[in-house]
Amino acid sequence: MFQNILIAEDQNTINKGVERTLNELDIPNIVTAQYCDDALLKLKAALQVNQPFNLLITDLSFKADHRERTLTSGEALIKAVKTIQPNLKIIVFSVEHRIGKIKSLIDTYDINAYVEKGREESIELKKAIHTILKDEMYCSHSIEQLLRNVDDISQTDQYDELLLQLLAKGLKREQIANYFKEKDYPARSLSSIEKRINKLKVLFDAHTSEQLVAIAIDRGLI
Amino acid sequence: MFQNILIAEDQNTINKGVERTLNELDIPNIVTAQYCDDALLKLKAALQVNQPFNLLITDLSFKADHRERTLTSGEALIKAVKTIQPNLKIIVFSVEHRIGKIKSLIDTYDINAYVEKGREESIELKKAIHTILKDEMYCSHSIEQLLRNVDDISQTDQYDELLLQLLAKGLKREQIANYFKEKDYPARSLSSIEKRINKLKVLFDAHTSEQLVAIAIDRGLI
DNA sequence: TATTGTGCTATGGTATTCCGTAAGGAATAC
DNA sequence: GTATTCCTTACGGAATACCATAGCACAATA
Repeated sequence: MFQNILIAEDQNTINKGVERTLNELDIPNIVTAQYCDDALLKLKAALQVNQPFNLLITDLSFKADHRERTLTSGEALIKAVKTIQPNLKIIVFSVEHRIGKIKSLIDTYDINAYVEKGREESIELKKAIHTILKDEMYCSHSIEQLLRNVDDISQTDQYDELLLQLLAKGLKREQIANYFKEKDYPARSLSSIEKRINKLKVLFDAHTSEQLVAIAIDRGLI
Repeated sequence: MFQNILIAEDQNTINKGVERTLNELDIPNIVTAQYCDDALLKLKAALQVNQPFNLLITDLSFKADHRERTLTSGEALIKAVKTIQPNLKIIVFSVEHRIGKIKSLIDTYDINAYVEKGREESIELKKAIHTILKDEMYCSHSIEQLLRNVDDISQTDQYDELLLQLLAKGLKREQIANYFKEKDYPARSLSSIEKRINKLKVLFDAHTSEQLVAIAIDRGLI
């Protein structure tokens, strides 16, 4: 079983709750951090005294407050962690359900588990820990299903993604075409932009461009 | 001090955390419920055996899952509670920061405290309880400030919200008008729908309806 | 009663989006 | 070398959205 676990989570109450869950697993050393920057400091300090943490459980979103922050998100924290302690096991514990974001976390940072916050989260957290101990990847049931039919997402290339972002930012078709022309991107004519949007609507089964934007946001493409 | 407290909150870990916080206040009887329907049942049962709860701490949003639900939100629960135990003290404990929603909760249901989930939530929860004991209203500091200049917010009513939802669901202007006609809602003509959308675009500073939807999602209106 | 204001609706013109068609060019296949 | 396919672009008509204006009903006010 893991000996030293760090929890990075801004919500005070959740920290207490996760601690209690971990207590049930007889983890001797549980440390919490309410800011990503603090979490990184604690990881570094533990490394220096040669008592590194074995597991990081981190949220993705951390509220801003009066304090100045360098790392503002769980993703930034994970990225930083990978440079100082690449083999640290990581469980992401978040409400995030946009499958695109989750998939990119898994692909980019090779995280060891994704647990979606919800009714059965304590049980899932325990399952995740047991699964990681066997060097396997764990994913919440609800997320697992979504991950299976995520393939269609890769069909949207970076230009499509940019296009969706520009749509969400309030640019009209012609303005988008001009933007693409300025940047010298391919398929920059108004006609092509229209075709792209149409292709995306078919792909995402959207009736209107408003819905297209909504779906893109929901899937974490924006 | 309160003797019997009921916590309605779907997130398992938060339940444990709140329990721990309440333990620090030496509350003898703490009960939790992960569904609004269960919460109401427990309140009723406690009333019947003449050992009513003195305080309800409830979240606002409860995730849907396989289970059939009658009460689907904290607001619905509060409404139901008011009919069976009107003088029960209520603390709303939520991430909700849309000041319009919060103000309407305070105005409509006369809740006793609103604690915003965040870094200092445990401390605020304790403060809220102590304040309520003195028969005063408590509100998180961050919310208090917002409440002062709330006048401009209530401009988006429930119909505007529905309209935005329908837009995000892919309905065209005319379809939305027809929907409003079916439901016998006010301002149901195509012209009025257009005017509403335009008003919202001005209000949210959106250039296109695509951006309007994106902003609405971003602000949690959908 | 007359007046003003407000909310809803209808109408029409303009702009934009939507969608099908087709032409041209580049890469690939035959 | 020619045919085929794919991608890009242009164009035009239809549908929809956008926007300004005006009429109407109703309520509040003088």
